[in-house]
Amino acid sequence: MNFSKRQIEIIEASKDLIGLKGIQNLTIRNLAEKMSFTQPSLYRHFKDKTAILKSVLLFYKDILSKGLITIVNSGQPSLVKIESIIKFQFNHFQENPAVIMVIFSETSFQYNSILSDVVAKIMKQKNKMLVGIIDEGKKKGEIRVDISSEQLATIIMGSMRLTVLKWKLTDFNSDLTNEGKVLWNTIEKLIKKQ
Amino acid sequence: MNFSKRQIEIIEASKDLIGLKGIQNLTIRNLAEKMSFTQPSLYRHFKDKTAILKSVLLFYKDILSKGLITIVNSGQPSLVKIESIIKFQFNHFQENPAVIMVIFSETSFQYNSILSDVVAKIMKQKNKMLVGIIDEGKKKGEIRVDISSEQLATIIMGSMRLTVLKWKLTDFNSDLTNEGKVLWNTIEKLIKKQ
DNA sequence: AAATTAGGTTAGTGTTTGCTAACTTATATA
DNA sequence: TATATAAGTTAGCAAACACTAACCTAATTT
Repeated sequence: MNFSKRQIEIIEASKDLIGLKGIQNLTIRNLAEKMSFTQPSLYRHFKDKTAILKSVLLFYKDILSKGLITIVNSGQPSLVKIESIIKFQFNHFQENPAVIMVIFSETSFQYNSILSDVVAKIMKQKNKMLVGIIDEGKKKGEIRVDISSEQLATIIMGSMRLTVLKWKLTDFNSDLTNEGKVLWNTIEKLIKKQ
Repeated sequence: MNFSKRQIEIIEASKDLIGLKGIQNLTIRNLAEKMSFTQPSLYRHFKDKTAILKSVLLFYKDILSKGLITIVNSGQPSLVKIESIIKFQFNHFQENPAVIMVIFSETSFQYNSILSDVVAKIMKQKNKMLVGIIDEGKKKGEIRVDISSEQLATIIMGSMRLTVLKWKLTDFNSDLTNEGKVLWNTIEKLIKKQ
């Protein structure tokens, strides 16, 4: 997870290629072209193509994780934490649409066990974090207790993902930040203790 | 949308290939091999590879649509309709896991405008149907009216999709039918009018 | 000063990709 | 009965794929 400057350049170029035309646009040829050097040079920095893709996933997972951990440790009420998570993620996507192509690529990695393992890990980690926040919120009396935390996490993550997917399917034309606000209004009404 | 027997065989073989190793496993070579004839034969039945993929999408969309339309026109209470939709879809996926690989492939079609159009259409159609049911449920006093139907549809579809995705990421090992029951319990609590 | 290393290059490998031309043959139609 | 037509075949195309060997050169280390 310690990348050289060159490796980070390659990771960012990879992200841009994926963001432009999806995962199948990430080829050694395209990548070398984008980096303005020849294909064999890439193999000075990464073992093979799978290593590049894995690094792309881990790199952007790490950026998101850092933001999320800050929120988790913020000491705010649980409902505020969840609101912050939605806003933080949607802002991040709005500013950097290519990243969501990487995120959604997870559904296409079944053929490569190295990558699908990474993806499954990322999702589990996020889920665990969210369940933790919800549990906390239940204890503090902020969140309804008649539905399991796992199910509430599924509702929240699922609706977030679908909102982002819809935004992607409209070619990123709608205002995702605003969609996030609307979604938060909905989620708050659904999960807060009356 | 009128497919010959041979075309349907090819569509089903395509589904199996995608179900086995994802969309990138659908190659002309693999398909011809699976069909036990030579590659050029495929071009007697479909113009090109895109036409095959498009047909796969439309074919399974059609099967799902027919089931859903029956539910929509059933005259049952709206909440029962939504419950039936979840059960019907999850049952269908449980019995035919390969189909969900096709469904989730939608996120990988950005590079091909023909296919991404098909996918966007399918999603819009499902969304419209669900919003219709929710509107109806509101009028009949079954469903809470303090949240827009669009938002409720996002919650329902999003959590369904994520539940299926999680099932896929555990290599189809959990009991999706049961997950569907649990999810319905959650959704009912969340959306029904008190 | 000599040797190693990092990071480029050119040239090329074998494989896979989607697809086509040209030929054959059995069946259905005129 | 003659003739289309549908649906298969063999052979092969150009392009793209990931990747490697061998070489060069500038900077760093010994």
